[in-house]
Amino acid sequence: MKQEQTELEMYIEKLRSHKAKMTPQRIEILNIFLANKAEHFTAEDIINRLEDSKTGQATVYRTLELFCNVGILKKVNFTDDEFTHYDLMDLAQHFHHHLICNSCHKVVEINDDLLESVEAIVSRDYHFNVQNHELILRGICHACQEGQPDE
Amino acid sequence: MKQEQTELEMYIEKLRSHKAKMTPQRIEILNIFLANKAEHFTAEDIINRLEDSKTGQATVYRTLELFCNVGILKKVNFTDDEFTHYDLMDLAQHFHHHLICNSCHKVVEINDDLLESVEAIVSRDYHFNVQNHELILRGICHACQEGQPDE
DNA sequence: ATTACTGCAAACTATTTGCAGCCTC
DNA sequence: GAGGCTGCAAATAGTTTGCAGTAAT
Repeated sequence: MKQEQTELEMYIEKLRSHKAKMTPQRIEILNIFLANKAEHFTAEDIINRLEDSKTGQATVYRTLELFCNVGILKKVNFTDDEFTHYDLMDLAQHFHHHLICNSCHKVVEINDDLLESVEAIVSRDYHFNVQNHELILRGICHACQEGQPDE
Repeated sequence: MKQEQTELEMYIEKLRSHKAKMTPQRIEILNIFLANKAEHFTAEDIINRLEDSKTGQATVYRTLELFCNVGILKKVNFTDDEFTHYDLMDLAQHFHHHLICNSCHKVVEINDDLLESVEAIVSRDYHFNVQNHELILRGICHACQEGQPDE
């Protein structure tokens, strides 16, 4: 009587609830994101990591699109490059925020819910009912401030 | 002895300080943004508005890129569509935030500096020196809550 | 006069799509 | 067994680029 469920299974369940079929290609791509939660892959990144498999690039694009619709991934735009990046959604919590260093360009994720007070203000002053938020803070990270740009 | 300066002149000065030449095409594009401050045009929007002039589309793209480098425009990504949008930077103040309605898709700008406390927390807990920020809040606007989707 | 800017059209490139066959359910 | 999914290759479309002529300083 196991209550437990691997993370992979949780995401698969989410896919099933959207009537999506489970194929080896989809599992493979999902696993790449699960094994690299701090990364923000592009479609091309995924294609490169699948070099050994026979998965076609059209499938990668279609899968990423599917995962976004289902709520497994989220498109993020770090407007510095021209590519669409994908960020794994944590099924349990609010979308996280990003700190981007203008010096070493490292992207750090933070999960604190920093915006509760902001949402309260917007709700009060603009009568806007907030459902989700995206926050990007750009600046200089600790390492770069100390003159030790990330190796 | 006029101290005053039109907004257009202020932006032109900014261009001059970057050694950019002032051409009719650049003034024309700048004026479109100045006359529609609440809009977030795409390159194509601008090209359409220049239909009557002979300005080529390559010039539009090159001009938008220049304006971004100079700090007159800022690329914004409302990840719902595949286009790059450009937002006029207010030369005086911090970059503003966006409220996007998930129902009528209207984009509202707000200028309140809502993030001072957030920046303080990030600075303290992550030793991250914030230089700029981008915040997008998605939800339901007042009109849609009342069942009166935009006009 | 010098040098940057423009317009045209061709080139690029990330992403999408049509279709025949395959695989999951 | 049926319908969604895949792979291939061709198509699409937003953006970039080369170049010769033009215009701003």
